[in-house]
Amino acid sequence: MSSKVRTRFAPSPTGFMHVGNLRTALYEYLIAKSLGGDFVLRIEDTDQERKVEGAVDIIYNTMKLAGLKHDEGPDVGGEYGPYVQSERKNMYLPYAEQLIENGKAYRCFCTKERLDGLRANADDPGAGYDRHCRNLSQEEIEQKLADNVPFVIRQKMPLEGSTTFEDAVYGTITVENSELQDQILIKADGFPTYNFANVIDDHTMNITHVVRGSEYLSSTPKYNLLYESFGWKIPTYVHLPLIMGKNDDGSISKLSKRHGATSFEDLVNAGFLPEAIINYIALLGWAPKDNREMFTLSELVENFSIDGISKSPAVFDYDKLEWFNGEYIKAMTVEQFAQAADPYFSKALGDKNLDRVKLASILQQRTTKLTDIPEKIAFFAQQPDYDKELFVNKKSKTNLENAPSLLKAGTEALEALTEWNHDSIHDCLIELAVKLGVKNGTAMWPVRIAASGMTVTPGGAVEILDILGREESLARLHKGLEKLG
RNA sequence: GGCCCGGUGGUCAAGCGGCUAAGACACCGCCCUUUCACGGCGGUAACACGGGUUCGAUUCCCGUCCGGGUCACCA
Repeated sequence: MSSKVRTRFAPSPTGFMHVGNLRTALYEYLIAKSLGGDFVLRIEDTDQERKVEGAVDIIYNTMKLAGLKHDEGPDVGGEYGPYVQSERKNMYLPYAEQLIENGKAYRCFCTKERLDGLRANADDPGAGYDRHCRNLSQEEIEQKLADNVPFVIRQKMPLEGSTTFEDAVYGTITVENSELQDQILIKADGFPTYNFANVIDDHTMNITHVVRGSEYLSSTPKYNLLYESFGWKIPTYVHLPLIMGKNDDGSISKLSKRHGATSFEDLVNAGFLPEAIINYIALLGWAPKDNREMFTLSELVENFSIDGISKSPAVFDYDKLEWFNGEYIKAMTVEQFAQAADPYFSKALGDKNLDRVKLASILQQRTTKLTDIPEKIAFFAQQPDYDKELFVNKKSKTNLENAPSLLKAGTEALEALTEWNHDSIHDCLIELAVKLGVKNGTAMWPVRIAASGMTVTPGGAVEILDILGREESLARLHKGLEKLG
């Protein structure tokens, strides 16, 4: 019972879900599930000044869309609740006070101004708090308390020695204790800092694997000192390499807004499918034993293992994400694709009534992002004004001399059709090519150009004519004839 | 700046003392083809550098360089 693996995703409600966070959540989920454990969602809202309205809903929504179902959390409950830190507020102070009694922490009455001044006057950019209140006499402390001087509670770091810990991906890491700041545990407003709340919550929620970004690597000793002060078992640490973005000048830095869409929502709005996003980010920093790349979430659970996690930072590659997206789109049934694409069809077509399943069938194989759809099919709704030079195509052996007669023959043949469907149109144009003694492409090119007004179209002449319908098609062909004189 | 971590093609990434150093994306070429795509085939391209250790280093150790992270009453 007590050996059951438990991981937790502990986001702050900031209003959006950065892909780095999402990947952390994914790995936490995968570690828990691949080991038969539980995945917990905890909301870290200890910063009262940064609260964002509706931010928690975005978290729920993202997790749901991504398929990361948590076993415990604010919305589903669980035996370790509450799962929102602000609701746990009064749990933390007693622990901090216990630390004070044990000489592992102390009250600090320094003002924000004094601290700022300290930083401003130091020539060492890494200079921290000067531990001014660390050795206050009992009288001084009581006097200030009596005077109601606001205070924070700081952790009393050892001045000598070093702290070593084991990370499941980075191995053994040692940090000199002298590098450690007397970090704040409880803020003046009574709320715990992230670092303190984390330790208390992870322990009281029985979290066995602490999974987080590698930016926490160097502060982990502080956490461990806290665990040791309480006599608690230190969890297994799994630090993840950061996700980077490529800057315009070629340099890289932590993935952020300027690199493009970086939140899950942005990505979805940019036309990426949740499954593709998950699949891609799973592989950003982790590799399976074999060469496999396509994984559903449950397949990831089956194949995931911590030793496949890499140590070096990975650059987020939109091209590769797009490739994954295209693969997922191609793997859909036409009906599924038609449904996913429907909003984009509407955007391009308005109230123009065309067979959307047929549209979907010509689009599916050539779509990598749903958002690319509208511009590809806009010509169905309204034919663009095109130049007659489009009728010239070397490969199809068409030019301004033969195009008029070719198009005329095609138009007449199509007009004679009694049935208007894919097969009849197809047979009609193929027969025409045979009759004229030209390549299929030569007969088709002028027809497709006249029907679409574009050199590049999804689908060929036959599909376009079929979808456009007899009346509209013939009208467009005649217009093409006029254009050619 | 101190400390921590990292360094295999443009990107992701196998490799864990002996290999012609995988694979994928991107890129280029060819084929297929009624355009574009899809698909198929092929190609260009990498162990940051310098010392060790070893019969032998991409792999182990040290240094250099480069990159990233971290030093908040933010998480």
